[in-house]
Amino acid sequence: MQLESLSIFCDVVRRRSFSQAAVAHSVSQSAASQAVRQIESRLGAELIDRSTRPWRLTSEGRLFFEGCQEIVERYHELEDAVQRRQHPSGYTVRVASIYSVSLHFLNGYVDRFRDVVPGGGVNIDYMHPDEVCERIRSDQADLGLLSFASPARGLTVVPWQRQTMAVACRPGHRLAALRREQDGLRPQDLAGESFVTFDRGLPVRREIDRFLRKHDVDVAVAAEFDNIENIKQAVADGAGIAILPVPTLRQEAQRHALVTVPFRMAADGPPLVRPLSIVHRRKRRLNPAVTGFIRVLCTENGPAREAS
Amino acid sequence: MQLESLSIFCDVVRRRSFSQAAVAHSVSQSAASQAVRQIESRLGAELIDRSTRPWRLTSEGRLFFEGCQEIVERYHELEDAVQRRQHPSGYTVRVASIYSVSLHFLNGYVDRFRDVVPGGGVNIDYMHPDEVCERIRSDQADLGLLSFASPARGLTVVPWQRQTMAVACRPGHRLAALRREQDGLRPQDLAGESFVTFDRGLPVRREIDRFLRKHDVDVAVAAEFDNIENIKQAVADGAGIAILPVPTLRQEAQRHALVTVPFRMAADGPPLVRPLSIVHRRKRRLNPAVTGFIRVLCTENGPAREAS
DNA sequence: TTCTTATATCTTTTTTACTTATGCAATAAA
DNA sequence: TTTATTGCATAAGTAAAAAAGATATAAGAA
Repeated sequence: MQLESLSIFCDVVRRRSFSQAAVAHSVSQSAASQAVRQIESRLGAELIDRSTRPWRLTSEGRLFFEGCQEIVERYHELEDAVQRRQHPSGYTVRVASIYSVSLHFLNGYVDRFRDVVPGGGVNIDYMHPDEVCERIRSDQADLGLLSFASPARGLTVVPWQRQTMAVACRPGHRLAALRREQDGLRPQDLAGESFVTFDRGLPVRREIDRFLRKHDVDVAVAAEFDNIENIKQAVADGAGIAILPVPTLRQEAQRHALVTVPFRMAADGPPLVRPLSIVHRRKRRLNPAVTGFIRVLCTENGPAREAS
Repeated sequence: MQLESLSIFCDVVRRRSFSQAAVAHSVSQSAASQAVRQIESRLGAELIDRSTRPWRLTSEGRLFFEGCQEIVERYHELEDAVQRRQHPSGYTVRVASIYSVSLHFLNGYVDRFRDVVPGGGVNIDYMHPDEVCERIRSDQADLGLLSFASPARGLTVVPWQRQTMAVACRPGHRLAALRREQDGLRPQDLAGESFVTFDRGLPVRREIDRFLRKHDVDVAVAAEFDNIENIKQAVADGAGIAILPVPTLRQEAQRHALVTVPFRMAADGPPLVRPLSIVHRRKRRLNPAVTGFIRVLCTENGPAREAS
């Protein structure tokens, strides 16, 4: 019998819903249904009477639920106890991040984490996206921060933030004026502009190209880089304009090195966003400190957090 | 995390042996080794230090073992509690058996079972081997009694008895005289005899044929049947001799309808035996009464029990 | 040394679990 | 009534995991 199935059953009972429990365990509704069915078949007893709407626990179901809850809880406590024995003096969460998630952006989270998890520490290393995955896989890092993460073998992907993207240009640029207009600029305004963008092959590049194509906009690609810093530098040097995630432009916008011009929030298709995700090893007990850090990261009122 | 894996881990610790724990859980040694490794990998902690001989529990291992034991035990109690709630007034074990496991043979077990499990009952139905499997699969029976059971999809096979086989012939037959000789008869003594045997395709027939071939003995097959009763009748009617499990000849031997002539217990190869097995549905919680009956069946001093 | 016992590891096969798509029944709305 | 909608079940296909079987290795016994 799978402990995860027992946990799902408990959640189904608590929430009075298969679908909600499925979401909570990040599996499909079908999987939740099958998990409970499997328990019932193994037990040879009906736990949930589905013949009535809404369904009800049978008396066996109630009995089993009570016991299950405690067993699942005890097991998690046991795992935590083993973790604590391994790292008696607290634990430093090893985070591997892509370059463009700025340290400043994370500092607020780190501070809050230190408040929440006593004895916890965070160590952040910046590197290439591929290396982030590699570090997670090889257990050299506990957590990875990635953009456009695709569900990869052995990795769990937790959606984290959706950074809206905007046009970046030099202060003197003709598009800079559009910043004042309350509606922001339309994709069509970019037509024919000299454009600095990401390397072909990067997911973010594909996303930008798809966006431009959808709005029938042609730009003149002047330069391609594999990281945001180089693109910003090129734009500041007058090589053209770029489309970049807003939070990554904060510093340059503050010292007026670059101007951020948002797109108009219109009904003409979804806005351009860069999804950031937290990834960690799958099927693996996470250190309590690590889960703590994830919880802090996913808490709503983080710094510069944008609603999805 | 699989509860069965936790249980295996506990058993490994208790028995201080992967192999023995594997046998106890009727899985391969490899599976036991992998189960423990899997726990360790999910936990991210080494539970067993294998660098020393004999291996030792790590301190995390000891902690985890203590907790695991209790969790596994609690879960089993919980399952039992659900079972008891379903069948508050005891339970009748439904046994599906092949014809040749005589009722007389089972009665002793049934009586002992009633002593051991209060409120327990046993219901035995006799049928064709294929139907035994079918009844188990379709949950019309809790236990099946089979000979030459092969590991089949969805069924667990528990070895039960090994019935030695002997030659059966009419009292006047020339081989009947050999019964007096203390050594019993040799396979070669059967050469050229008129032989009544099982249908081709039955495992027991293949076993007998292999035995005769190994000893270079040719017999003249006079008749073939798909069940023991017909064979005994044919032998009694003078159709020839047969090789049958000794316990199935008890009645006929008592009233001198047939004579049982054992093979000599020699070093020329293993004796001919008919393995009887208990089968039940796999991956399924067995009713406490059912496990009780299995325990009784497998208790050493059963009636007419032969050592393996 | 050579056996035997005990565990690990590699490979192949079997089993399992999950997802997507669809179906179906009960409620809610038109 | 008919028509949506919601909530769960079921089927089929697929990907991942587990198990067995075979082989390797290591330690202790004969």
